Amino acid sequence: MAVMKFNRPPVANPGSVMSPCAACSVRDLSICGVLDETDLRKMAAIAHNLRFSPHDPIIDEGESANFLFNITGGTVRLYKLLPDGRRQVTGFLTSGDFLGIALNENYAYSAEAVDDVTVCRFVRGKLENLLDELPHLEKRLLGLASNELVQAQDQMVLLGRKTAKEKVVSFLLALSRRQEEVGGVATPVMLPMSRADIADYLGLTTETVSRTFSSLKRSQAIRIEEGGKVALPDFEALETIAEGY
Amino acid sequence: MAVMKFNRPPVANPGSVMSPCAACSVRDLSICGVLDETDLRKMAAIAHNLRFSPHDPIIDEGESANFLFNITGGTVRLYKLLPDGRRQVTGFLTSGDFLGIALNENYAYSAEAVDDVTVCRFVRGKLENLLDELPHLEKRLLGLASNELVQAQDQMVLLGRKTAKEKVVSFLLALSRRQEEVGGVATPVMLPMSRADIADYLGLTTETVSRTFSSLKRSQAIRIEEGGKVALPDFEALETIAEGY
DNA sequence: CGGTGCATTGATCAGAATCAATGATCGTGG
DNA sequence: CCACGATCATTGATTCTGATCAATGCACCG
Repeated sequence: MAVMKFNRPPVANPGSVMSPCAACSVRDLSICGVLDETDLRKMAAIAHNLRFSPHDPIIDEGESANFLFNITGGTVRLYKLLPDGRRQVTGFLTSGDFLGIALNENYAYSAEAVDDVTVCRFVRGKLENLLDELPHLEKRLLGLASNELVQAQDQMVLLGRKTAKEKVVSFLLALSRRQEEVGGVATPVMLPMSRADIADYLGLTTETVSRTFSSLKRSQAIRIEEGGKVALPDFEALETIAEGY
Repeated sequence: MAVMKFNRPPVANPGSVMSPCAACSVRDLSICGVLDETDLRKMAAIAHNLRFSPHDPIIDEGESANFLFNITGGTVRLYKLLPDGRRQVTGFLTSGDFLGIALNENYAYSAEAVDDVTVCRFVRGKLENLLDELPHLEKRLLGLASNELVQAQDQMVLLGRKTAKEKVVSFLLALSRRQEEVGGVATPVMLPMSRADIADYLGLTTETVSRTFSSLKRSQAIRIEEGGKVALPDFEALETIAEGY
């Protein structure tokens, strides 16, 4: 699995001075994809590998934003809370995603491990210095930010204007696309997060998410497989539902 | 007003070779704020000033993203449509805002003039070339993107988890803050956009927005002044409503 | 003065939330 | 190894917020 590959030392070349990142399985997905061996070593020099267990906090909204992260394995949930406890999950990050673009002086949201998570952690100031040295990297970051903004727009459409059914189907399709992007299959889709996480991501309640899954099963738009994986038998049909034709 | 100042030639120094941007009243608000006179001239060389009338399209979702814009006056609405016509307004841009960070090859959303709008338009390729030359500018853009992402997160909380009342009050407070940022007063707040625009921004209907305004008036949380401006008599109280304590 | 577009208000409806119970899954310890 | 408890998911009954349908009001402009 990705995590193991990432942590594996470069055994094929034991005496070499290769950067540990050279063996990183998610490198091409991550911001590191644009770096050559020289730059990778600079990056590696300021990176620390960490693991988190399910439900561990990774960053806390409002705290001084001292660290940035590259997710190398597992799933992370980002969320914000209202004072009375209402929660909005603003996104899920997986292998290759970068955590920490959206920040000012302090973190704008909290992040927790959904399952077993591995990350590369960077001290903010050090990464910023490196950015000055590596314009490639800065461009890549800008591109990432741009992509995230596009995704954020889509999520606004979902939250503001879609029905429960459209929301759930859109979510499943997005997961499927992401799974393909990181080199996996389009179906079945893995759901490492709970119904409550999904609900808080889609602006629904757990009950409504559950009912919607059941209804989609009944109409055979989806099938539940062992391990809670969700099979998507007809992408065309699902796209139609998701966009509300 | 901002628009006039912006279009005014540098009369104080008629024979000078100053960049027209030097007289731009929104320069410090915009991405140009980080540029010195030399760089400003380079920027000016690739900029075109344009005006748009209410309801004019500025960009269309899906079209090739050939231009980027700096808003120098007026208000712009950004939105996405679902196939059946449901609309989500994803943001309003005003003086100093930059239009075009969130794009891939094509525009991710449409933009229209709400009232009379003036912009600086850049050909994308030319601006990108300039970015390579001016690392300041690229950093600034990254900072902007970062801010926009933070705002997008807030909007997700609003859309996914706030009540109609909380949404409307949050919106009024955000407008008030923005008005202050660009050098105006915190109250009263101007509302150049229609109830339908507000509704589509907040994930509500015009009727609900209207009713919510009425209810806020009745409880004296807001006051309507001539010209449709909205006075906010007690920020503390409104903040409390907006965050749902 | 009349018409057009936008805002407000009212009556009713519906989709999702809430309240409540039951069922499934999993880890733990007897 | 099974039983128990805990956590999470599902399903059902009911409520409620905001949507929809419908009418009226208001302001601006020709």
